[in-house]
Amino acid sequence: MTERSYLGEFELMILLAVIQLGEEAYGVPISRELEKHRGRDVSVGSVYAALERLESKGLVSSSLGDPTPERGGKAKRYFRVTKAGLRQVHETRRVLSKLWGELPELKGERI
Amino acid sequence: MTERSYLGEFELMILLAVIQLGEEAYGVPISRELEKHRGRDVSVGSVYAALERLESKGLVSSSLGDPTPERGGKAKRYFRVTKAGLRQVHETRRVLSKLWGELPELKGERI
DNA sequence: CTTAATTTCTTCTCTATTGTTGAATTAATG
DNA sequence: CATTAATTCAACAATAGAGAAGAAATTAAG
Repeated sequence: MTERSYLGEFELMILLAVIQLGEEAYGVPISRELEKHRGRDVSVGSVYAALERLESKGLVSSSLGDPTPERGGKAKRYFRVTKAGLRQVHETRRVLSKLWGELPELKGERI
Repeated sequence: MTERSYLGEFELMILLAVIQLGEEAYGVPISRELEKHRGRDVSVGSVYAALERLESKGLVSSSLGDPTPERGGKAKRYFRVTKAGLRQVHETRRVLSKLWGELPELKGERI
């Protein structure tokens, strides 16, 4: 299949969540962040699956952190957005902006 | 699958194209409109498939027009966005707006 | 005329990618 | 060893996409 020129909504949300969380961007907080925005449960499994895909497409990278000194403190896998990922975010914004901007019915509202 | 609270990118683009095209919203112009925004080919097949999904979700409705007196003037199937569809578009915009608005790195840029 | 080619538009079929859930696994601490 | 925080896995459902086939109308050839 041809390469997409934009991000799907779910992947876009994940990229934005990773950017926003900065140093604390790992699986669990990322899915919490998504839940906050979507107003319903987001299973961690789906988040990890999407992160895998994003990593294989070079839009995020990951590294294992040290275990934290708390019970159940398994090492976390931290994610960060790559340059290519950031480019994609901007490109997606550009496309959506253009689409919305051209709609007479919706003019005046700014995203 | 659980009902999504947002639109996929492709379906969103189609809804916006349908709104924009108004009285001329049928398969072929819709896919042309998408091509314009995405800058590459969009197969009509995928557009119809998405329109089917949108209709079964009640976000668009369709009706058969009369054949036009021109070569190949087969009856067209016109689409229009339903109230629910319009609600979805607004909801999607709201969510994306919120996501982008909260990003420090991207502030200052307006979509 | 009537049959074939052409045009426009819709439908079908098949494949790939994305999204989801729920359970299983791993690795740490008490 | 029980508990907890985290990640990974496996199976599946929905969405996205390409391309070929089908249908209905007009135009043109004989």
